[in-house]
Amino acid sequence: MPTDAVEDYLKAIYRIESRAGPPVSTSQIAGALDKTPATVTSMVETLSERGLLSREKYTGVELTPAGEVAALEVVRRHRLIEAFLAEQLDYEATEVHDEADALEHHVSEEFTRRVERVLDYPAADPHGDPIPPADLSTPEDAGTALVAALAPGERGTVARISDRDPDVLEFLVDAGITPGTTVEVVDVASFGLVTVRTSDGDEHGLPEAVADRVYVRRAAESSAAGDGQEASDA
Amino acid sequence: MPTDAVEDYLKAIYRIESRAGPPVSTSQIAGALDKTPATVTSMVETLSERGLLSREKYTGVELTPAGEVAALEVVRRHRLIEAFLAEQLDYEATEVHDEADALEHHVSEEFTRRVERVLDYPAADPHGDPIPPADLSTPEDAGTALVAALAPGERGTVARISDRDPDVLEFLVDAGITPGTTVEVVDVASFGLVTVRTSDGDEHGLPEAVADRVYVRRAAESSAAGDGQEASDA
DNA sequence: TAGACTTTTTTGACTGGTCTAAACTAATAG
DNA sequence: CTATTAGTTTAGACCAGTCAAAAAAGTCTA
Repeated sequence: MPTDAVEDYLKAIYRIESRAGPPVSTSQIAGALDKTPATVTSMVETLSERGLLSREKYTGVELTPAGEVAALEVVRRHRLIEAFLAEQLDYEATEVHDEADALEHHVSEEFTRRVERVLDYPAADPHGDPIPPADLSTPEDAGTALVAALAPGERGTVARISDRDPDVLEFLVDAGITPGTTVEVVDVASFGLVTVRTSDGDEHGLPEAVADRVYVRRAAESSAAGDGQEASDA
Repeated sequence: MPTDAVEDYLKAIYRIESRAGPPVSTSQIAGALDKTPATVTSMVETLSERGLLSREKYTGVELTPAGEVAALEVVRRHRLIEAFLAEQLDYEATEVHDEADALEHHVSEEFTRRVERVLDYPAADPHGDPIPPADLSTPEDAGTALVAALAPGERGTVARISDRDPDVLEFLVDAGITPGTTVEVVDVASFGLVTVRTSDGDEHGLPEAVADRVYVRRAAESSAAGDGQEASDA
């Protein structure tokens, strides 16, 4: 059985991978978990010995298939618990996260399934993130984080907005970025600002915090960039 | 903040104290927690250094007031979670215990209060054990375990039956032992059998597992035993 | 009251997770 | 192409919690 710490690492790596893709660096993990880099190094080493991560020294790690399964189990529990807290105990969407972080390591499979059933198999948690079903299949229509999916010049279709914050939602609606619309990434600045062009030709600057919430599916064939060097993300 | 292990020890000691009274021996704790006696010795030492237990070597430990407060917090969470699982997630009374054992260490005060509110301030968990309110006051009408409260020859009034098992309940009803009736302890055999006399004069043998479920309040003055050497239990 | 037996404590060791400080790599700017 | 710097790993230490084996204390019985 994985310990709490192991589950935390796996979940953090999963989250970073799905936002920025592998490899995931020591310092990214350290930042996400508020641990020292030295601690992370020793943990990722034991995790890769256990076959949960593949690791290249000084470069970073990537979840193996086994690691991804384990991570998805945690993510599933986490999001179901969040949904449960919001629905059944009237938590605000902003309050559920910490509680779910503590509980996710200690609920049984039985509990998870009962919650899922009582909630009638919810598709997403209160933040809009999809809840993996019991078989841990990743619904392909969930899309990929904007900057991870699209290199500058590429176009994609907005799959969902992973947020419930009215301000964020309004900002994106005003920019014409809603599920189903087409966006092209024009530029990703070093300081996080993502410039996108919407179908009507307008360009909008998205702060990192907002861009991170936009999930897209890549358009079948891009106009500019010739095929061949697609990002290698599983 | 107490760790999971600390809370487990405190809860176990509380439970043993309330069934058999202090002092609580190393081996009793070891048995309840499925740990070796050596482990228990070292843990009760650190717990008494922290002021949660008072300890006398080779004799046993007793919860200090601070220890009792900490134990009651855990018991409160445990029982509320049990009630919650049974009510909201349709768990059977027999299934709730293990899940609650895992969760009790990781729910916030906020969670506890919300659950309590949704359940409309339940008085008892699915086993019939009273749920301490937020101020941790022990309702005095909860009574004390039969053998702890009454020495042979003493009489008391049944306060409650801490069980929901139909067989146990039926057995006790047949014996005329229900809340409000008066019982006198005739004898406590070494192998656990407790012989009690009910108000109609009949004697009944209660196996340990059943007797443990009967909680009583001691009658104001016993008939036979002269006053003076009352058990010293807080 | 002197074993014999039971229970408790001591001792020493180990695991998992963490940290600080020091050493090392890799990337980058001259 | 080297020197600086940012990031990573190693080395060594520590804490909480646990155990097995051995020593000590307490208890019971003949």
